[in-house]
Amino acid sequence: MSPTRAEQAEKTRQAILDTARRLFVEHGFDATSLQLIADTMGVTKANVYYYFRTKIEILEALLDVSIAAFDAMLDTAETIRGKRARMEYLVDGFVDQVIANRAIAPLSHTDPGLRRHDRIRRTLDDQAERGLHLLFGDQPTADEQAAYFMANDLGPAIRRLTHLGDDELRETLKRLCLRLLRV
Amino acid sequence: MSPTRAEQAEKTRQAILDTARRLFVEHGFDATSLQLIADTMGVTKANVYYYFRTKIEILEALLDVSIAAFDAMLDTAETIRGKRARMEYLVDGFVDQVIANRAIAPLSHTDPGLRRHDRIRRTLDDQAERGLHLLFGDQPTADEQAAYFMANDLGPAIRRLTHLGDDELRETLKRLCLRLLRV
DNA sequence: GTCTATAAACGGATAGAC
DNA sequence: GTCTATCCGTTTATAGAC
Repeated sequence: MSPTRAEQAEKTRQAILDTARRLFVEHGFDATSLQLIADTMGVTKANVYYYFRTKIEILEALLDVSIAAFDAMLDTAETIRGKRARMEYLVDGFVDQVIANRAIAPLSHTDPGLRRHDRIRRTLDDQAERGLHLLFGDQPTADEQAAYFMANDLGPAIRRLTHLGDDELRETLKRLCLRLLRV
Repeated sequence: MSPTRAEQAEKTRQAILDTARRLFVEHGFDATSLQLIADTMGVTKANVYYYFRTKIEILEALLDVSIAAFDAMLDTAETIRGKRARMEYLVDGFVDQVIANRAIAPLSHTDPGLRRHDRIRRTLDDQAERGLHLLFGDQPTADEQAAYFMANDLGPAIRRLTHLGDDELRETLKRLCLRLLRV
């Protein structure tokens, strides 16, 4: 039987998100037009606009999941007292979340298109700042800052390791982060 | 006395490069229109086109310097036999070159706008590949690849350490790279 | 819910006057 | 060497029919 309108809506909405995510990662945010998204999934631009009022709204919907996951993780990390244990928890949680959102992970932070939108930029920056202080306290050294902000953006590594399965990638990234952060 | 035409030309050409570099770094390549470059430096778009036939040409002119420097460094590194000595030479040379081109460094690799242009993408990828093999041989492990490609894109660290002087930044980045690459 | 049609602005790029 | 004016394709976004 044919789907109800509500089912059809959910299906189309999800298709937009999936297509947009793939194209954002492949071409970058700025170079992905709504026309390209619509063409790729075989609908019209106007139909995309029925679900999202702007291009940014699509991006925000895509990022919301991983942003929420990261936030929850930071909340838990805050309750851990030992410095070493806290770092291990943060690295584990961070990398787990990256793997869980592997489809969108190659995009984050890196793309200049993201940083031009106040709400997104602020959210990402605030989260990063919070993680930095949880790891290294109120006055992190330059070395600590450098290490942290590199680890915070694993995109370059992920993009080059597409041939690895989730488990192998996870362990590789965890070792990478720990090596980087043990300053 | 007023400048000759040749002097004026050189001055304008340089102003275009300086302005474009600043804007590419700040807004990304895609989001920097020729109109914006022209407006920022107080000339018309047509005048910019008198010096560069396309937007890409401006970018290529900006990258040429650091690409050549990196290439020369790889040539020298190739003559070094000891594995450890070679890595130290590569890290030193790489970071020195990043500092020397600090104004453009926050842009590199990261920007999706760069990677859409075959010539630039191939050049950057070939160089990266060459450095990888010089460091880790023909069959680098996943850990080695991950570490290398992270170190190859120091943009995230540089963007956050603008308050450091050249010398302090250089030493911080060298420590960062060595920690990362000693897999 | 999806479409056609179109508006309004902006993009890269060129012609021709001064 | 720099400008004005313009072309043409593409972009985001909306109105209205089905």
